Amino acid sequence: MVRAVPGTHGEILAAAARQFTVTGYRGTSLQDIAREVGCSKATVLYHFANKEALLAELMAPAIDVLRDLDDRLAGLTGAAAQEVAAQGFVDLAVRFRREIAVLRGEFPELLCQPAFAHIQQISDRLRDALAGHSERPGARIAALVLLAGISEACGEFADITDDDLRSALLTLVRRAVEPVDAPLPQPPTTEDKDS
Amino acid sequence: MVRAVPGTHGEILAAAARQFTVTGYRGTSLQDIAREVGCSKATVLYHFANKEALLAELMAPAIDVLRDLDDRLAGLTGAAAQEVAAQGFVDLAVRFRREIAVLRGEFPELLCQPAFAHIQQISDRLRDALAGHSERPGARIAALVLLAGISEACGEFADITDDDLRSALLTLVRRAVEPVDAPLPQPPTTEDKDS
DNA sequence: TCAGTGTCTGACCGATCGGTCAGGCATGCT
DNA sequence: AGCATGCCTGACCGATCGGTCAGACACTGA
Repeated sequence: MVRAVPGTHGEILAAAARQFTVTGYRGTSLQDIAREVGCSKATVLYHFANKEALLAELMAPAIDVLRDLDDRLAGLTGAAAQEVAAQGFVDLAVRFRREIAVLRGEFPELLCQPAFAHIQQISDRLRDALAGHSERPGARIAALVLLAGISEACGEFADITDDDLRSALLTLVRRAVEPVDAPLPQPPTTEDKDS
Repeated sequence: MVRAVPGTHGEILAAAARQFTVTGYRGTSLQDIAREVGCSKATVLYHFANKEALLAELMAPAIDVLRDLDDRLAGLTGAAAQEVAAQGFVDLAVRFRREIAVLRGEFPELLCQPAFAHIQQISDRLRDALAGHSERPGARIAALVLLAGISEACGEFADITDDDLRSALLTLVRRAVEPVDAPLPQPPTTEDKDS
């Protein structure tokens, strides 16, 4: 969420979040943001070094959580990795659905920016985990479709509560993911998903 | 330097398709396209009324198939609609994966253009059909995630054949879609694309 | 030979973009 | 009073965008 900071800095951030979710990052000009806040474009650039810095500050909380999920996935394999990836990503997507909607479709271009240097690798690892680290095309395809689809879609259900959306998405992922047929190399430390 | 080739129109179209898939519609300038073709920007605008017309001609075949699918869905309900929607959309997504990749993320903005006026309604009906015309949030969410995810992802599997991608996606959709509890009113009499 | 036609181009246009800069204004400290 | 600091602004910049236009060039049929 956009932190509710009083003052111009927070107002700019909030306005940018609103505009970005409607017209996208590229489709929103600094002029647009300034107009909504009621200040000049120069004021926006006084509070933020440039447009990219504005986006980076907006996305920082979501990126932190994504990095945390990546850490938790390290070393996990098979069904355990699948379950952690599913729960972690669904939770992240629901909590930060507005922030994710900002990136709608502009992910590839935005990933080139320095502030988002490692996101691509993290999301690749996330996709691999969701596929149970399987090389089967079906597993890879399902994982990518789910990640992309959830990212794309979760911003469109503003009328659904976080809890409802989370449980619906988690149900969907568990049903859609290709099960890992290979037995777990190590017993899962967390609770099994069907016991 | 200037090649009086009668195929310039097609060359421009092909170059535009390549550029759009790499950098998107908005991210590709007429200058970029002209440079790849080896002509001037004015030549591009001699063959196409404007940038939008270029995109429209590029997308026309895919849109025709989408419209055809929409016609076939008219009147169908429940599981029959689900199955036709699933097969039809997966087939469309695979066959036109390059064209769909062009729209990557720019769908909302592009839908505002006159050439794509009815696409939004068609895709809404497609989503409803895939949800089995159910009002349950879970069904609506699953349908949207699948449609968005397939659209987003199908362009990224250039190394997978059409047949393999199609069967993998169809398996995924059938597994992921919420089943309609109402019995089939009729066995699916799916007559495929008529020639 | 010449007018007509289709193809193509450089020069140019207004609009908009992200970003810079010098300076105005209020406030508060010394 | 004098000065520093933080916040804000209008004016401006170079770059790039989609699009226009008059005219150059090659080819054609009469």
